Amino acid sequence: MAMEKTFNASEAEARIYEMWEESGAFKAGANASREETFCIMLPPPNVTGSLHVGHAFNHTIMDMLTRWKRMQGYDTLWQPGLDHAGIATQLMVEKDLAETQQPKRTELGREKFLEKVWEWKAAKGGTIEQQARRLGDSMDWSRSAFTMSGAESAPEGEKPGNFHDAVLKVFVKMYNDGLIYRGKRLVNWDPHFETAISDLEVENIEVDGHMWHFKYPLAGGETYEYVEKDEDGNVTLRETRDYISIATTRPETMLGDGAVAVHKDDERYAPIVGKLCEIPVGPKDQRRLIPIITDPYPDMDFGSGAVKITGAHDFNDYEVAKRGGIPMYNLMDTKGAMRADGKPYVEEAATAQAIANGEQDFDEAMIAAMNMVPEEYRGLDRFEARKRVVADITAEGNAVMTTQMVKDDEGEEVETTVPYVEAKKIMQPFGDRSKVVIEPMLTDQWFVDTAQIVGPALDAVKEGRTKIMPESGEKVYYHWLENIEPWCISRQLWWGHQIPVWYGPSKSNDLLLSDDNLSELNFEKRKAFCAEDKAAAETLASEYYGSAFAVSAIDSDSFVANTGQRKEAHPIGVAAGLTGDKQRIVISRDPDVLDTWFSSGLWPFGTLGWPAEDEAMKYFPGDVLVTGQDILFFWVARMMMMSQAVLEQDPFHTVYLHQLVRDAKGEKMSKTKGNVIDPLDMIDAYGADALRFSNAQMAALGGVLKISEDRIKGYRNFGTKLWNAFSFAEHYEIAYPGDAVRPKATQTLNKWIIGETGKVRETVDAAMEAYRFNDAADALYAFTWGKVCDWYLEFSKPILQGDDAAAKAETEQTLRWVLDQCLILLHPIMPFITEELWGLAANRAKMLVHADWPTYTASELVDADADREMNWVIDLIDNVRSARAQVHVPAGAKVPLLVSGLDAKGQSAWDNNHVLIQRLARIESLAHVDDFPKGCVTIPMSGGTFGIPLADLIDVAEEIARLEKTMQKLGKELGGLRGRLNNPKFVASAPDEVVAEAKANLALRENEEAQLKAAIARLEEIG
RNA sequence: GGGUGAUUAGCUCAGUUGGUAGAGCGCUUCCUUUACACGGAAGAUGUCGGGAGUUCGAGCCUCUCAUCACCCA
Repeated sequence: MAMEKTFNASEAEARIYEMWEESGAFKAGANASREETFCIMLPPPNVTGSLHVGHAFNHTIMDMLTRWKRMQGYDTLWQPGLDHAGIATQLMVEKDLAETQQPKRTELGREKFLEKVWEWKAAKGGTIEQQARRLGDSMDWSRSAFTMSGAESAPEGEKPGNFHDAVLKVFVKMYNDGLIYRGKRLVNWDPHFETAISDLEVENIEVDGHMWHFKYPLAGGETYEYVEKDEDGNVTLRETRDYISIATTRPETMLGDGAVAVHKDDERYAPIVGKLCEIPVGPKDQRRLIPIITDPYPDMDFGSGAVKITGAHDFNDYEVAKRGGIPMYNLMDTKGAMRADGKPYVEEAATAQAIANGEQDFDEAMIAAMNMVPEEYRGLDRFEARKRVVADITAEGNAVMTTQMVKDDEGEEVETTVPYVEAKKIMQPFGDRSKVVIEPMLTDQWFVDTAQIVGPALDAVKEGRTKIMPESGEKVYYHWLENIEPWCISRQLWWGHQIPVWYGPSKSNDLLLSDDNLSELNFEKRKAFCAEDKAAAETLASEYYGSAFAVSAIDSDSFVANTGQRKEAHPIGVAAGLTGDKQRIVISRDPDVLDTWFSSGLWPFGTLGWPAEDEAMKYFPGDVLVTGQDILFFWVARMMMMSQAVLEQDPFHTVYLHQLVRDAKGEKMSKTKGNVIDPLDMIDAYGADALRFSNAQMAALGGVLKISEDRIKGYRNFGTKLWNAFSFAEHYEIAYPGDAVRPKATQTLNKWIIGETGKVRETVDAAMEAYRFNDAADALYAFTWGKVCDWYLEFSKPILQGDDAAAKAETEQTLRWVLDQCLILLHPIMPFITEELWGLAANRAKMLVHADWPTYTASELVDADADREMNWVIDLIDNVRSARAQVHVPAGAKVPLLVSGLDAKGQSAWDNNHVLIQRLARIESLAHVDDFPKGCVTIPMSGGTFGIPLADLIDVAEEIARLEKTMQKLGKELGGLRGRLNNPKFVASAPDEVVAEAKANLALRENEEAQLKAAIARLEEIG
């Protein structure tokens, strides 16, 4: 059957992929011939995800590595899987419910909603795994993992798995080891999803904002001399003030102020430090007074230098408030509206005043319960409240005023006073999923005490156990880990791993309870029981309360309350006994789920069956992690911390980081810009191999990744070139004896290409080992196209068409072998077309995907004489062609060639290869002459000078110009060489081989120069 | 404001311990020659962002300035 004209990618790729998958070619351990394992964990895409160029890029890298190692006989696993992606998935399903007019999440309730999520996952999740197959990914699909597998909510029929076990086991272990705790801290709160989110899920975006300036009047109408000075100490302003001026971008938070802070060195405010001032908002009769304190935080040169401290709604203020013991009043509910719960404002304000005056003790819980929002603002959205607060303060005359020129009714410019409001760019935090403004909120959350587990993860990199590539990633890694914050791991969502903690009442002493000392139970203060399941939690609780009571653990569904406070776990309590006559203590489960990244942090071993004993654990620790540098902190650092915390091992020895994939102009791809390149479109148009080759080629370490359709197209052409090399073989009816064997070559030509193959194999392996995939791709491109196709195939033609049967047989065998090597070496990058071409031969021992990767070396295969000779031949052909073109010899015309002073080596090179030279340079004959005739094109070569007599054809002036141009180039080079060699310091200080090389080079160039000079002289005689 | 990286041919980018610059695409000219026009042959284009320093020698090392990008505040 004759080969098609080109490779039909769309037809062949599907067929070949199916062949691989059905034969189990990608299964863990397939083709293994040695003990060593090689394992890559796929960064699990979101279950909601679809394949984009970033995936296409890093999948190419991972697949190249995996296929390469598999061909080398390693026990290989590329582990696939999906991430349940808490927020993203919950959002997607909620949207879906809305679009299909189904009840909302909150109407469904937790259990029903989770059923919907699983249904959605079964129907629509994981399309990315199908798309990945189109790229040719050689993952072991039979092992595909899911970060929620084995969860209580998973329905029947869901693929089995035990990732949930791993998550719970790790949580309980870390809890018991004191690495996880619950506490009230300021966290990033997403008012849309009504959940805490991590620092990393917040995007800070610069937006247009305003800076308002307000007067906080001093208590009791007190006054002070306010003095401003310039840099030289000259007084620029002096006035008597009865207020302190405060600048803020968030006036609505004034209601929760606990203090005003100034810098201790700020002389302007020194007279009033320690006094009280009034928050100028809220009912006039209950204005709260707050202290003026000093703190290092305020910047004297920014705004007025005085800062209001709202500990519950700003991260900087939070630190100040903690330092100063300032109460932090939470003003907002979970939706970001002003709180509407609690006691009337009059009462709350009175309590707050007592606290500010130091007349009343307070604790965290008490402050949390207080609602400092006056009735007129309660229930308002935070942005509406802002407008109202600004309007109210301004109306009352407490806005700082400034002058401005405006046009009056007659169009005259007049000066008028207006409130001082600066229009200003401010950095505002947005939720990366919800796109709403994030509110710092003081809530109870679970945290991993990262400071305790960060050490081994830092050491892994510092001590070189884990290498980050490119190296610049290491600095970034250190910087982040050395300044790591506690990791908030609880999320107020439903889709995720529910926190395995149950709460019950605490006891006021250590004694076990008996049924008559129930009063020892404190329902206000909760006792947490952390266990892997309900039964274990009950056991823990029984041990705590004593055998006089039965304990029953329940799930708690939504935790109502619009208090602005984190929803409380309830109910807890004592119920009439159902079993015998014992009373029951009810403990209920924490409703929150874990941050998605908590479970993905366990990916390196959770996918391998852990905590069960599983043979697959032999693949842990894995080898290389390939991922975008944007998730270095999100995920990579956490895997490293968690692997150490749980298994005391590093999860991998190398981290390969790459940048975001951009469009050809280097811009981020976005739907709004319309510059999104869909990798599947590229595959449809040019085939997966072309896309993969393009990916490999742009994979320079640390490089910017710009994907360009032209480039992909170019590599499609490369595939066609390779294809045509095989149709060349078919055309010459070269037999294909199954796996080609390397011949013991006698022909210079064959020796040469075999040596070149040895060189490229070494280059490719070295590049792959160094993760320099672009070098591997470039080397293979240059070899296949530039050496094999451009020269070897052309050179082989005369032999293949000739009469020397032995030479012909040897060349055929060499050609087959060389082409096979191209297929093997290119296979990790271009798996489809190479497998297809491999299949042209019957009687293959194995599919190409399992073919043996070669180990021959350049030193084994390179024949120095053959190498020199063929390069001389190529050089001569190049020179003749170039000369011909420049003096306009018709391309088809055959010309005679003259040579003068040819040495023995040159003669032998000519004799061995004249057929090739004559064919490729279109030479009719060679004649030895002592002197070139007039009107002759000169070609200087090492070992002799060649000439083409063109008496009538030649344009003397043009030929002189050509030679002089060559002379110029040569002159530049000679100048450099002579300059260096004449410099005694160079000869003295440069390494010997560099000097020797320069000398040899100089001799060569001088020889050329002499030939050229002679040629020009001859021409000038005619001219 | 802090950090990281970039600045090399018209475009997109390589350039591994410092030894005198490369690829692909594009462009110009020629060629439909029995593997391939998704091809072949030939060719042009670079004070390697500016400046200074170290060195016999700098695209590469050091300092500085400029512009851009990304990450973190």
